[in-house]
Amino acid sequence: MILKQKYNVKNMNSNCKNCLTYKLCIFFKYKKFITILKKKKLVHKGEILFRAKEKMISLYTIQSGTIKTYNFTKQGNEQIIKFYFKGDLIGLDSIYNGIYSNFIKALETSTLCEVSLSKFNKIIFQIPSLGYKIIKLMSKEIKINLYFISLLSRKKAEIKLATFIYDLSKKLKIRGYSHKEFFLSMTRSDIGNYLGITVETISRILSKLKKSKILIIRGKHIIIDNYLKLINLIN
Amino acid sequence: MILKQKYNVKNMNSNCKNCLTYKLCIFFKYKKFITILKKKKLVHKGEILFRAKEKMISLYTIQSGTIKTYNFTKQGNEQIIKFYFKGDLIGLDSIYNGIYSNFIKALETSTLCEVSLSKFNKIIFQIPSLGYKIIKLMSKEIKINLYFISLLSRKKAEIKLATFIYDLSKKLKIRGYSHKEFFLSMTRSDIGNYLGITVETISRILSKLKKSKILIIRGKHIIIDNYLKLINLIN
DNA sequence: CGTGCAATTGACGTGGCTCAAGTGGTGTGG
DNA sequence: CCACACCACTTGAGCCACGTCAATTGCACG
Repeated sequence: MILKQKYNVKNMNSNCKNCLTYKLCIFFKYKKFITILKKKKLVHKGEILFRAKEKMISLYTIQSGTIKTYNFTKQGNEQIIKFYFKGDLIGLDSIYNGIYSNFIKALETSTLCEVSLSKFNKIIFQIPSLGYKIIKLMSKEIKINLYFISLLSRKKAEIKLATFIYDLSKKLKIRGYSHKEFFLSMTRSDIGNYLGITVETISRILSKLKKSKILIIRGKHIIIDNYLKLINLIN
Repeated sequence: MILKQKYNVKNMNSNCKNCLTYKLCIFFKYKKFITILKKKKLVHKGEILFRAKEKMISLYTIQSGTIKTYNFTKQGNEQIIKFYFKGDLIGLDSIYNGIYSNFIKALETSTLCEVSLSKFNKIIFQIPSLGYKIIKLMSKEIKINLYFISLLSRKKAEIKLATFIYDLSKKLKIRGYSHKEFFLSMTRSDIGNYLGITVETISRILSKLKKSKILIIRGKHIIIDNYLKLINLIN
């Protein structure tokens, strides 16, 4: 995501004090917990971290980069489940049975913090306030998912795509990036797959948003030129 | 849901031993917790329990009946978020901020168990194993929501509706009802709204499934006549 | 600088939406 | 208990947004 960053592997250690993402990290306040965080993991673009049905060893928080999860339909078509960005926790949907539900792949070079599931499961019993924090986090996750469900059942492709861009913009802002200018880390095909729209339609709608001066688009580089118009479109 | 039941208000008390739904109840094992369960609440068809943006006082588990949550789009159209059945916990998406995200309405006469949110928040700190159980429950909820998201972004209306019916059938089975024969507690309009399909299309697809002898339909009474064909259709 | 995938654009077909008319089922009041 | 009203549901006709197929262009990476 965003203006290409340099990934300095040497700086990667388990010392959360040096972590650029600590503000987004749910675990940061819990010193006891921090000790169970493993060294950061570097994954390259296109690398598959895990496959569906594999045993889940760890939860991961994203320190930088973008990750997607996906699965395959019975016809063998890829079906994207969700995109994850800096600060997001991957694996919440697998805690209950300890098995990855989906394939997990890096969309760009990314760094992750590893949280051993078995240790996580133990520490929940030792630090109730952390458990409560996780419950709140998951509650918010559920709300966001329900909101997304209601987006998908709205009909117009244009609204879905505009909302996707708007939501992405909000996410980036929270993460300290510009919300008006950013790089898409996923392909248009990925976006379409995620939203249930074909690539061609995605492309056509983007051209339309360009023509109507809502967006300035150059490949994966997006500038939201008219934020108000974008918001009005969604509503 | 299912063959019309008689609701005996006299039998409603907080003694979980008499509860017909105890097998589905996450709290049942926790005696300390059971003491904070309030008396059961009876809600009538069409009754609105809570409105979006209201302060959340309690979580609710459904002892019988069906509940829907919904909200309004900026154009003032109702947008259904989710249906809840016997055993489901309502309000998971609101724990994090204590505010109802959506409107909550009974689709038929239903009985609920009330779980005070403030007491819930306290007891989580006292019983870590309950906290963990909630985490697992929420994890599964997240997985189910993600699965539903991937359903909605698949394109064919027929597949969406068939999957809806199949999922409902599975749910009913888990809850001890027949999975081959049941009553829909929601209108076709509700189903369409939920799946992002118009009523007319829902109606047409149902007629088609009837003609192809997969379903036997008489109003809200559904019989799955050919389970295999239904499953094949979905895949 | 070439290879291969990503993205765009056009032409065309169709699934599902819209509009409209009619049927059925249920609850209410006379 | 019937008559009426009201809403849920069904079915048909026509249209349009979006999918499909195909041809090009653009862009990143070795």
